[in-house]
Amino acid sequence: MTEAKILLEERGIRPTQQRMAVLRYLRDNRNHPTVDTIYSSLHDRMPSLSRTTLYNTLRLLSSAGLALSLTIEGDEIRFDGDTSDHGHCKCRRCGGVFDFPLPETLPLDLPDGFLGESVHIYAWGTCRRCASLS
Amino acid sequence: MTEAKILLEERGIRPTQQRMAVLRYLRDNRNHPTVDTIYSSLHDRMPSLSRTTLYNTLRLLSSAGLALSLTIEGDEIRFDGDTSDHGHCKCRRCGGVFDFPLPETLPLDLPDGFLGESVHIYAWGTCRRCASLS
DNA sequence: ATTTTTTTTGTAACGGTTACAAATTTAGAA
DNA sequence: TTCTAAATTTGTAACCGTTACAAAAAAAAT
Ligand SMILES: [Mn+2]
Ligand SMILES: [Mn+2]
Ligand SMILES: [Zn+2]
Ligand SMILES: [Zn+2]
Repeated sequence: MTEAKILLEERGIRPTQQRMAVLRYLRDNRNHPTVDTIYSSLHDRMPSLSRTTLYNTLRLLSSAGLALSLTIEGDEIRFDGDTSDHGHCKCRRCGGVFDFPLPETLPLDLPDGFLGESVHIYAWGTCRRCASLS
Repeated sequence: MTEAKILLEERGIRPTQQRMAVLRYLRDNRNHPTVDTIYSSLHDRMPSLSRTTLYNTLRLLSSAGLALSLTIEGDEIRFDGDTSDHGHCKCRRCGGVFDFPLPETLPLDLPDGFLGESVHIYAWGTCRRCASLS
């Protein structure tokens, strides 16, 4: 019994081949892939996979709390199989997205009366590799 | 001499009627409008304004540092005439976007060697008005 | 006035996402 | 197993926000 299958069944989601493949991909690849990256990677092993199913599955996983959809920039959505609390930074040169830990308590001065539920933190800059290639 | 005109000229951008109107709108309305919100608002006073000009102008203002483009969620880009350092929170119920101040120094533990340049912080939750209407 | 450059405009194209109905798969009953 | 109903997947077409493009208009230079 695979981990992906268990996670899906725990949430009452039928563990179809497509859903297991997408979830397994997200949990094995922490590269914050786009839809097309996932599609290209899975297409080898699952040639019949359609983009519609991929979109539907990613939305399903997101709403089930099994994945995050990150909108760092408006023109691309990236997905993350790591749903724990963490920040993201994107390299302006190579486009890579990386994780970084957040402090236990982030002192945010939200507007008076605003009930905060979640926070996303995105940083931009230059990653180590690109900085060393300057 | 209007404020918008001065700001544009200071940056070597020709202060056309369209550019001044868009910049004035952004500086007078701190409601983080979408493209269509701006378009609808300006269309009364400037019926000939085209969407293409609006898109071009918003990109011009953003790259000139006179406006911010916020991608809080993937399906809509919002603009902000306040380019100072501040965070944003969005109400899940009414969709409103609000400002909040950021601490002087935010202790972010970026990946080793990553050179951070800017940070965007987005919070989700329920605004005061919507919470009081529960 | 004439020419040149810049900007704006309207239309068409583009690309990512979604809607939809048919085909397939799956689960359960007989 | 075989049949039936429900759920899922698939491929195509539509949708919609954005961008490309060329003509028109406006502004600046000569
Ligand atoms: Mn991540
Ligand atoms: Mn703001
Ligand atoms: Zn890089
Ligand atoms: Zn609200």
